[in-house]
Amino acid sequence: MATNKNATINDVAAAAGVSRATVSRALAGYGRISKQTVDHVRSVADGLGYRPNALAVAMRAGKTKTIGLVVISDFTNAFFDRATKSIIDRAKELGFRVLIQHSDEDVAVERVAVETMLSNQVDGIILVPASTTKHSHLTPKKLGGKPVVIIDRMLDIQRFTTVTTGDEVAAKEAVLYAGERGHTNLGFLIAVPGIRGFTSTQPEIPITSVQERVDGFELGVKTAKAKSVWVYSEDKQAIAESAVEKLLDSPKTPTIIFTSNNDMLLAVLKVVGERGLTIGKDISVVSFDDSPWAAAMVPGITVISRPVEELGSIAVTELVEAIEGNTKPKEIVLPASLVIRGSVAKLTKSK
Amino acid sequence: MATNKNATINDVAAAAGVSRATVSRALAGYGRISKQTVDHVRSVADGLGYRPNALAVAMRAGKTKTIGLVVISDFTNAFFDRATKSIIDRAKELGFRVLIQHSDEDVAVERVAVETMLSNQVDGIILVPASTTKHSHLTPKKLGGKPVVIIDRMLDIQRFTTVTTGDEVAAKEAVLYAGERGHTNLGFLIAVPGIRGFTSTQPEIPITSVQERVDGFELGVKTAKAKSVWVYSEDKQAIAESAVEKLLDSPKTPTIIFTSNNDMLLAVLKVVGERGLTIGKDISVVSFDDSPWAAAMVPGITVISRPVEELGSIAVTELVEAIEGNTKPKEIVLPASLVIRGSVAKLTKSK
DNA sequence: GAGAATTGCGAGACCGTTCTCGCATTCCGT
DNA sequence: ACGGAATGCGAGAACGGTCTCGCAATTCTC
Repeated sequence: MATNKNATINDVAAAAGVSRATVSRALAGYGRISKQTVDHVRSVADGLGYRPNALAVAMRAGKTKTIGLVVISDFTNAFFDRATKSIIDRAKELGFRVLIQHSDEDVAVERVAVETMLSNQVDGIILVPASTTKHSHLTPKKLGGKPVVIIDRMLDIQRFTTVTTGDEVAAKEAVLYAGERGHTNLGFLIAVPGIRGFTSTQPEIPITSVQERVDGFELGVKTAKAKSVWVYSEDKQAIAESAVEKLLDSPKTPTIIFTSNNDMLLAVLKVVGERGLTIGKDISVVSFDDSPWAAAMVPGITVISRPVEELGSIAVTELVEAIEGNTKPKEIVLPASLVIRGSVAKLTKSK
Repeated sequence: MATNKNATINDVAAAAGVSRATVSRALAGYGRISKQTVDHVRSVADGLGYRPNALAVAMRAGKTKTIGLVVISDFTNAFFDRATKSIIDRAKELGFRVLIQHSDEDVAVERVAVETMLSNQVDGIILVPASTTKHSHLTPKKLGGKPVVIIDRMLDIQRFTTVTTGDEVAAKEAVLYAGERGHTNLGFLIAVPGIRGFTSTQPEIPITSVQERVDGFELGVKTAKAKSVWVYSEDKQAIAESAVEKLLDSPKTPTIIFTSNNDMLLAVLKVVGERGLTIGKDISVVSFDDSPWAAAMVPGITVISRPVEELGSIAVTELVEAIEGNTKPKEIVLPASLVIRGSVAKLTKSK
């Protein structure tokens, strides 16, 4: 059983009794060529099951019709799985393939991921940067002029088009909503990449999107003149759970907990459930990022929903535009919105 | 601002004052070459930021170090996101990249996805087939001798290595466990791709893994001598919810509902919650496939957990083995296991 | 019916690598 | 000091396409 190779253009040319150039013309439909030849070559090619070698085409053309996606974290994250899917789908619509790598929130990994993509000659890169400040691997020279679109967060330079969501406004809105429902003791559980354990003093936040959420929450607290307790946690289930314990055991127990992402929400769900508290009654919760689970639970979790699919789709569109013509960097901010379900109790009197 | 291209081997050769062959030798470290030349070329290459064009390398070598992954459905599915991640990670370990396409459970889409991968010269393909019987695009000829590993389900031919999980055994085990806890009226909610709406008479099931689950459930019912109600549903949230309603409203109301996947579980959660029933008390539930959410809820959902990461990892390992040496097809079956949490009530007397 | 215009197709360069082959040059032994 | 072996490196082919150029044959024009 020999490993039969696929037919090449030479095989087709030989079988059809014409030159390679003629096969190319016939199949691509350009240049001067007679209709009969086209038909003949087409049928021969079909017979041989000929498909052009995309590598050879790409090499000749100097473009691969492939975009690289470097994403932190994995698909188990409710945000990135949706973003990834929308990016792949939109890319497909525009005739592009997608090469995916994870950086695991590590700049060093991100760096080699980007280099791998470049050596694979991707036409452009969509990147969720692991760090706001460390981007020495993203100089125009290293990128060989290939365009990059940054999503979800921002860098401290404005060389690239960025697509983010307006988390600050939405975070504030969520806090105000809680205020309207009578909550005055607010708890916040913020996941901060890079830290170990958890702390109640605000650590350095390496990611603009998280910073925005914190800012928005703080703004809301100030506007509503509420009291607040904060815990900043490592992004690990067990640690987040301890962080929730701490939040619940703090002197002025919050009646509501805001979380900065779904993983934190999970920790809240677990601890709160184990303590026999009922969401939306004994304790309230609002989380960033929607998910099918948050919607299916009863009561449904009130979330700050970001237009993730739109974000991914726009990122691809912008990137392809940059690939095909020269465009200048823009900053696109998509609105996030509060999806009200049943996880925020209406408090009648003061507690 | 000119679009500066990346340095090629010719640039390095020119800058170093040697031939391309020497650069290649110096960088790859083979053949006869003096140590000084190696050092010199290396430093010149570094200075220019030279990275070999992976396309050219692949073309020359006849292999791309890339594997194609064709997966049905999207990442929002709790199984496929985990599988995808483990596949990417294992591939990276073995020095392979991954190209991803979705088939959306559609054979026609799967066909073009496979063709795209082949024209991109992937070294092998991991495939979740949309259909058990329709695989005319997977003949050795069309594949050009490239190896394929089938995961999650099986085909009706044994030409490929398959990696699946022992769902039948685990499904039966789950039913027996429910029997031990006193459940005698069992409800089953099975997602069947390709059907419209829902039905209580068993439709044709196009996927072996789902068939296995049904078989296992049935075996359990028979062994436990329990009564059972079945609903087969389209894989859509709204429809699944109606299916759950029907299940709950059937004459002999089940005390427990088994679902064939996470999406169905979501529908159960929603409807049951809206009716004010408490999981693990008023109604019990067991679902296929574990997820962080199922674990974090209180009570935790008892699930039939499949070793998804292992499955993905093994699939890659097998594929790479097939790529590098010739191996013959095997059938690998990984055990699924019941993870007992709190969603199955212990019934004391008969109801 | 002769020159011009048009048509159809093949030859060959090129994209960026790797790798075989062969040619100088140096090294060694006697 | 001379022949053979070893060493270092360059020339050039090959991978599978695309595309420009030019040549021959056909058609057009008056």
